[in-house]
Amino acid sequence: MTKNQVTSVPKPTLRRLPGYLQVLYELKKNGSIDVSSTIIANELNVKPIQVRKDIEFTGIVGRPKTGYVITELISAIESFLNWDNITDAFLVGAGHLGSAILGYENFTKYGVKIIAAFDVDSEKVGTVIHGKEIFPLEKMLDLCSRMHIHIGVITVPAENAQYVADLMVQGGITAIWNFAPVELQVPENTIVENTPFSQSLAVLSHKLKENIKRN
Amino acid sequence: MTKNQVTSVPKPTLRRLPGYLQVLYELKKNGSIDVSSTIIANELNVKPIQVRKDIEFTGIVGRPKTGYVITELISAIESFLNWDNITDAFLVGAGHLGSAILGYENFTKYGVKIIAAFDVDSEKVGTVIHGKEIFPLEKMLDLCSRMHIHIGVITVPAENAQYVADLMVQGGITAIWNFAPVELQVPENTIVENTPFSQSLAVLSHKLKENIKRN
DNA sequence: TAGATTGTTAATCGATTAACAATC
DNA sequence: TAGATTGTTAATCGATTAACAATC
Repeated sequence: MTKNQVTSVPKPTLRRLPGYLQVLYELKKNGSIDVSSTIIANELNVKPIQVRKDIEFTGIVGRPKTGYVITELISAIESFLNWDNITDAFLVGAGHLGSAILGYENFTKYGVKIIAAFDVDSEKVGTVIHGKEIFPLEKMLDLCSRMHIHIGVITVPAENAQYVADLMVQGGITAIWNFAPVELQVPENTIVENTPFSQSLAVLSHKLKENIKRN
Repeated sequence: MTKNQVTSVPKPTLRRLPGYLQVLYELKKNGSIDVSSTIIANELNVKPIQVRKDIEFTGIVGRPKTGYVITELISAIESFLNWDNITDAFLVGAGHLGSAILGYENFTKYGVKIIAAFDVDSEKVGTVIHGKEIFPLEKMLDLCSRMHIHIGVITVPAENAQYVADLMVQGGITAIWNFAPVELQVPENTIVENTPFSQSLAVLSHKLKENIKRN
């Protein structure tokens, strides 16, 4: 029981890793072979020691004097984030935001591919948005289990988000990317990652106020 | 010098406040007058003491036994977040994501209104997306200063983000909401709030992998 | 009054940063 | 070898949580 709870990665570390990747791709493109924590840190306005600590979690060890091998580090981070194999996902809610997300091909870089979308609006059902057909919501549950989908994206209005989440959980989805400004109630082993714009705008708007006051 | 650096709000607190608001609106709609920290906490799966600590920052004091007055708390949070007056914003990059954001009327709830968009693509310039005209990027700098715009939204590809940020800073913008997966270099007093989807997907994807391993 | 809930003060926890010996 | 950079161990910092007296 004591060593059961493996010390897991801090969330801040996970959030920083994509930034490191971005820098590493750039360096590789420019022909570099090795990289030091200082170089990465300067690029991203963080401290070198933090970069080293973060890298430690990926299992990569560097070498004194030369630092880390770029290609090695790239593979390690990609595999650590599970970005080296792509997981299929369903999206529910084909409104403005949902449509945009459907059209954002870049998610495959981040290990996720949205392969179908669902909506309750009969006007939208049957149409094709950015090459993806919109299905009626009733079909999701069945398709989820049949296709072994693990990731669900919620872009419906706040009032419907919990209902959709319940459906997803029923369908076997274990990771939900939620854009609705609601705290979803899900079983313990289900992962919910919230990206409500309200949170970002809260920070931005409050700080702007403080800034303006100061002048 | 000692008391100069006023202890500012923790970022996590700012991020939680919109959630409290959501709950408060709901309670008010249902006719409640007062609310205790426990009620809010249960709704959002957090601890009551955390809610009380967060509320303290808004300046509202509650009353033993009855708790907080809902309407009072709502106004206090809204004004604390500066959501009670709407700040105009410019958006640069009218691609998929940019278009979606232009169509998302809800931002006014969060104190921000995007009033114009810019793009380098001459195909897009002159078109109207969700009721907003797209202007050539060259015009932004001038319009920024003339209209006293303070908030800029960046939805251009990674490689152009820094260039756009520089332009915005030049134009007098002091708060940037950045969707590009790049660390922007800006003057010290400029606020940057990053919302790269890569960060969210890093957390989601890694945890999903861990979850699957566990079974 | 009795009981619920706040707000204060102190303890804990987790993440960041510092210092430095090990080493290529 | 000399110097740069890692990785380890310890110190600091900030945020969360606990305990409880004050109070409506």
